[in-house]
Amino acid sequence: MYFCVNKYLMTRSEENYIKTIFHLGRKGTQEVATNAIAELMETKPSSVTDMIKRLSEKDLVNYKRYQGVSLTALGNKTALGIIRKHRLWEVFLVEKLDFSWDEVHEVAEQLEHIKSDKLIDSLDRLLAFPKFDPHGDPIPDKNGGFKERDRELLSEVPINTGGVCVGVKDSSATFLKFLDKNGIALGNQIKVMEIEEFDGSLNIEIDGRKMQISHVIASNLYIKANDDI
Amino acid sequence: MYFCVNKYLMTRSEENYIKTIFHLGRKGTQEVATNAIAELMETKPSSVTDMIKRLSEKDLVNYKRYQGVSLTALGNKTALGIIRKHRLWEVFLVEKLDFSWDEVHEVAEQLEHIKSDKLIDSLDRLLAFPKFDPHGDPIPDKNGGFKERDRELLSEVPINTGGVCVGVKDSSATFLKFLDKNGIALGNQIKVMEIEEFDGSLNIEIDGRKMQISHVIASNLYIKANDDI
DNA sequence: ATTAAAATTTAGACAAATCTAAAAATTTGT
DNA sequence: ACAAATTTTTAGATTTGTCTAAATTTTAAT
Repeated sequence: MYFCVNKYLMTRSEENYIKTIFHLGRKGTQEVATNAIAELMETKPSSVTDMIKRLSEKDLVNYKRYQGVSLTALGNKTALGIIRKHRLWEVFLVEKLDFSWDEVHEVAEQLEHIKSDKLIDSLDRLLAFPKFDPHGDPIPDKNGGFKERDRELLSEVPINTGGVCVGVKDSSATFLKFLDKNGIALGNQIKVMEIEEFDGSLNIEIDGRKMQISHVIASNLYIKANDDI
Repeated sequence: MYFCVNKYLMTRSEENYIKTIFHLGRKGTQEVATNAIAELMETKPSSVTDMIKRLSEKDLVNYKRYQGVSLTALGNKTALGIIRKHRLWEVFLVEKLDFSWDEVHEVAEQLEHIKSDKLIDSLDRLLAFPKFDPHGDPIPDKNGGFKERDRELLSEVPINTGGVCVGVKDSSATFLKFLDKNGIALGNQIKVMEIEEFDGSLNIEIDGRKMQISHVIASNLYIKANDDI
């Protein structure tokens, strides 16, 4: 354990590994597998092992050979810092530079590594302290705190349920462009009218307009149920 | 000569060398010395030689052993692209995020390496296509074109000459903070009242206020002479 | 409980970017 | 013009992050 493990001393590559381990750790709560990291980062398992050892030296991850890896408290805090930056930059790109939501990821992947506390806190202020990014994901605050929004996958709600579209699960450019093409955006009112038994596709009403979407689409859209008592 | 030397394939380090060679090449018009590059980049001459060879391979610089180095047309264009990004980000930091002019450089050094044409062109638009950065240096346009502003060092103008302060030669944080402390900023009206023969210090009138500045200060301030006919 | 399959790690190599120390070329001083 | 000083380059080593191929450990199957 180093005396002063400073986020300003982390390399871009180390930050990317920490971020990936964070995201994989969210899903299953247990240890993250070497292969899973390699696959997501499009690298080789042997490279992952090498890096994990280095991160372990810096007390950013817990690691026992063959047993997978998990973030330490320090690693978790670091990850949240990177995610905060990534998502704030995404908001900036959409709100201030008129990027569409399918264009932001690539650039934010670069911007998230810029090191300056003053920069990111000023950006936060410029954007009026947004709580969610353009895909509906929560933005951690300065101290890494964030609350997962109360939301459900559209594919999981019963017939006749309505709500506001608040996020996407898959935020790939392909999916986001599909949503644009079909006039689906965050903020839309969506109501499930019917669920087709054969293939699980849904008839929905979206901002008054009727349309049919596949089960795959529905299982990648989050809605927040209306508070109709 | 490669078929497709793309700026998106340049490493951060390569970009920094190109930028340094550009800046050094401005002063004297002849070839840039290995040692000069090493000194400015705080690296060793042997490292510079190594990198110059790589840049030469990529047709970014002209290089003959022991003869110094100069940018090719491609290298020049590349340098202007990086400088454009650096200066636009500086304007952004000052105008939108309330950075002071002595704080921008360090962060802009990082931001200048972000690769996205759409990003930089949108930023340009957001800032209303500024022509000069916060230190008064010109911002190249999309195609690398820029015009050096008509200006003179305050230390070079005769007594009774007046003009607007339009830039600084030394843009180190130390100097910029000194200017802040003494209420000197771009846009101020400055008139040379008297030049002390003994040490070259100047009595000036700045926005109506009288003050004395050393020759060193005067030789780092640019003014644009008033068009008084 | 063994064995086969899958996952993970080790060993050794490589490219980028840097360094030190030594050699080579150029410039300068007299 | 020639020796001395300076500048530049080469040679060889180092660090980071990656790779391939082989070895090891864990997991799964019969």
